[in-house]
Amino acid sequence: MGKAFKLATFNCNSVRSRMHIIGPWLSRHRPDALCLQETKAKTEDFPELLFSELGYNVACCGLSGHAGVAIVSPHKIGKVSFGLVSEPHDEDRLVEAVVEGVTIVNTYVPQGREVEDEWFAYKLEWFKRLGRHFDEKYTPRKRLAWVGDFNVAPEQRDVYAPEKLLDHVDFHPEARAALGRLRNWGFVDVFRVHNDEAGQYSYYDYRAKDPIGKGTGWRVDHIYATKSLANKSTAAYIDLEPRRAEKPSDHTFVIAEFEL
DNA sequence: ATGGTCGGCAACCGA
Repeated sequence: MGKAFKLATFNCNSVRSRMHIIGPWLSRHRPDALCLQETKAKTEDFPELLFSELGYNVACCGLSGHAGVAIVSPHKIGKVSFGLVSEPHDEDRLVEAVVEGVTIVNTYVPQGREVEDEWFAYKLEWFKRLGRHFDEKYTPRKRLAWVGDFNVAPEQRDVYAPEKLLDHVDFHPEARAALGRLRNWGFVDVFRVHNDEAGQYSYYDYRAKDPIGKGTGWRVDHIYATKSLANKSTAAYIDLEPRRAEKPSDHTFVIAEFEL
């Protein structure tokens, strides 16, 4: 029997306005690492004290009121670094660190706006540059977790209407192919090791009415792991609590458990 | 079929 390791990810859409969800959730679930995206707080404005009161250390980067990423952990957060190795670094979209011997890369992949928009090209390029980032820093044999808001639903069963969403930047064939190339670098979708069903979503648009009831969701938040780490996973699941909470969030928690 | 809601930040833009 190894050492239990619980890893979670949450696009919080402003960490400061989501502490009513994050605080109690950390106390109840006590993950070994929680990766946050869209913290929407400059580094100096991150509510680090609220996390330290819960016994959590913080590694975060925010450059403005948009994007922003963080890793929080009750353990030592080692070898912290921000941004892609190539320019533009986008330090507020990638934080990586080592926690309990596991290397964690937490990304908030650019959403891309519209397929015709130059930002969609930027998104595809971002995946390519992330591939080079992995090439330069790691090997697929390493115990590595890549987690976060990838802004891509990989498969048909990961969106509510695959036929009609092909032109959406989060389900466009080119976006899925870009993610697929990275998966082929050496990652396993840990959620799919433990769950086969369609309709397991990590994101529901604020603007839709009764999206959970209607099932109009997307699975765009992911926990990927190299084989050596994925082999040690014992469970993976989505926790819808943030979407059901008072003052809800549009994304949910995605959690994976390991026995290291 | 279009528009729907949030958060940051103080007018809209981005998701």
